[in-house]
Amino acid sequence: MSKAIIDDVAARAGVSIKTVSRVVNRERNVRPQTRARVEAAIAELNYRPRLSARSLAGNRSFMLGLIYGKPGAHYVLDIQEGILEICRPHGYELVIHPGEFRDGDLVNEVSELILDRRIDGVLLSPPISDHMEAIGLLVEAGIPLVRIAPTIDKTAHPFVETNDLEASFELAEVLIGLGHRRIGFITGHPDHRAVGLRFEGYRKALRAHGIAFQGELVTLGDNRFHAGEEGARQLLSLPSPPTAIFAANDEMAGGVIKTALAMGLRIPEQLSVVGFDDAPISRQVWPSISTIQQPIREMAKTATQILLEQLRAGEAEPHPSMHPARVILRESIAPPRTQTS
Amino acid sequence: MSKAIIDDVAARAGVSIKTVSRVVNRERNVRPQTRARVEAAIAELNYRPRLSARSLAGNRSFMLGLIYGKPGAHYVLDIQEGILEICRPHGYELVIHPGEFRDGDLVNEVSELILDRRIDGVLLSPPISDHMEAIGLLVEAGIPLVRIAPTIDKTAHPFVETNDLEASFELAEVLIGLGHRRIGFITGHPDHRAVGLRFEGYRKALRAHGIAFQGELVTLGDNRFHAGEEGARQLLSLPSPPTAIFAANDEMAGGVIKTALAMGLRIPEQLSVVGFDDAPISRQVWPSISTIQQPIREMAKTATQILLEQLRAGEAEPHPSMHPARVILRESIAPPRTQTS
DNA sequence: GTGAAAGCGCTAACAG
DNA sequence: CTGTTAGCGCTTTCAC
Repeated sequence: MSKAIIDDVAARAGVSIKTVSRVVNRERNVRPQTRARVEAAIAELNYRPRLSARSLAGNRSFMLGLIYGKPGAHYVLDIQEGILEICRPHGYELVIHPGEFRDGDLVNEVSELILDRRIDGVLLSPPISDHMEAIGLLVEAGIPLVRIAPTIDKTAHPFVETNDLEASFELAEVLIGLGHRRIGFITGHPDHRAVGLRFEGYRKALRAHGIAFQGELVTLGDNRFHAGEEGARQLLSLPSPPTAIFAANDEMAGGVIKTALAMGLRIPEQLSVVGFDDAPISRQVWPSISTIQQPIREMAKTATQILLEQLRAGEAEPHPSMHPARVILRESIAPPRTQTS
Repeated sequence: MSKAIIDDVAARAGVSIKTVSRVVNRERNVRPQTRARVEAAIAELNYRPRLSARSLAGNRSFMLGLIYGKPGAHYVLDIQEGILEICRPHGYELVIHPGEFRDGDLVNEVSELILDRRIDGVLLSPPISDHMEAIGLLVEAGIPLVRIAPTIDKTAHPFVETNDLEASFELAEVLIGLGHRRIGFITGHPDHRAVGLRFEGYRKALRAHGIAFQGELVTLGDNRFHAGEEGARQLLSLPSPPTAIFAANDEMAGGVIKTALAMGLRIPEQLSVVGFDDAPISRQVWPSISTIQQPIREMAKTATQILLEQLRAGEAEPHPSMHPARVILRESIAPPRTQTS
């Protein structure tokens, strides 16, 4: 068990502790020879700088914070692991903060994170990435942040994004291309703005193909499975039900599938279904769901890289970064039945 | 923005910093009156002790570590949030470490966690809770730990557990009670020992009801959806296929359902399916899966409480704690068809 | 019960 | 390029 401290290393290498510090912190202005000696000493003693000491003296914590909403377990975990993959090798730890969008506590939690933990930087995942109050707090405190997939106010802060709108336009076009004209839509949670863009993509596709938008074909969802079930029940009970349903995420698309099957419909023969996210559920239901794959993990990695760079440079440029999503076609779609019910 | 430090508080309250420290740390031997004065000063100044300073001086980090394997996103997230719910109010942060069971790096990561971060205590979730090498390392370093749902060596360390074996015995009995005699089983990942107990429960139930165990009705799984698909394909292709399939977790049960439906079978009329975990997927497929609900989040909470208590007391008693699981019946089961295929 | 002094192990100025 | 001197803000002795 190594109890070596910086003085031990300095003594062993025959230099001052400051030089050791320089080597550890990868500062320049150290003769290669000296650096090598110090590094050898570090290795021999299995020295590791005590984080708390570094934090106290250097006034930084080597910790990053992730504040996330609740957009589904796999989404959060993907982001989390994407971040870790990048920040660990750079000596940064991650502390995680679940936060409810509408919860007043979020603001408290954020200030706690800043005040107590002296977090060096923060990553905001949807829908918190649109929580301007929390962002304001961070900015005020001078804490660097990167927003993951924000939809509003995309000017002042660095962020990473994907093309929700274009991708859902494309997916809607696939349905139209198959011959569907009555296409239902189940919207996402209103707080989760990125999901709102998917609705835009759907409308834009209708417009582009001269199909009139019909309000009765839209139901309000909240990103959860249950909303898909409800929405499907509602849409499929219409006098003239849709031949296809586009749910704003896979979770809800799964709900649509379950309800449709329970109602005795055959998919895709009698109803086509598409979702969004390429969530596990899209592969696990039968029939599997056509969807859109978002590079969530990659976005998280890029966001972390941007954040670390900012910490290094002290800069805070907007620095946007785009990770395109792509359509994935599976079993849940087919041309609409000609005529008959 | 509060920049108050302990000296400010001491001055404001007219006491020495040591007394402030005593109040902050809830030590006894402070006159109630003095305590009140100090607390008032703390509130007025919105003082929050700087963690890094506390860590450096007190030689503890106020951070807990979670080392987890990969037993599915919802499982991990449940554990994570259970831990946070308890440790946050006590001023502890959580740092998370994904770790592969078979990965040699796990040991390195653990020592890093100990050496660099001076983690105060560690929670081990399955299957890492059975990783005796990692545990040995922690013990050697004198880091308190609590194991979540371990299956081996349950003597030396505190742990929380559930009754996997009894619960699956019960679930298997439900199938037998319905009249099933040929019941297939898809086993879990061999590293994930807790899941192994579910197989034991199944065998025990067969034995208890005088049904001969048949090796051909068992396939080896790995807890993942795909293994359920494969296993079902194999079992349902037998000359005399099972009338029911028990998968060691819901993920695999979902795979069974998908495959069975794709093969044109009707569930539960032609095949009953049960799983384990009460994972979201068990509610989201059609028909929904009968399963066993484990109090995962509760286990995590109890584990954290035990850990915090240990940190306070400096004790490390085995201190086991049992959270019973319970059977949940849903649409996926029915009596076997009499006679005909 | 309370306080004074002495660090915890490191980084941040400044010298050289 | 390298070393010296001060702290960072708290907890710990050990007095009183």
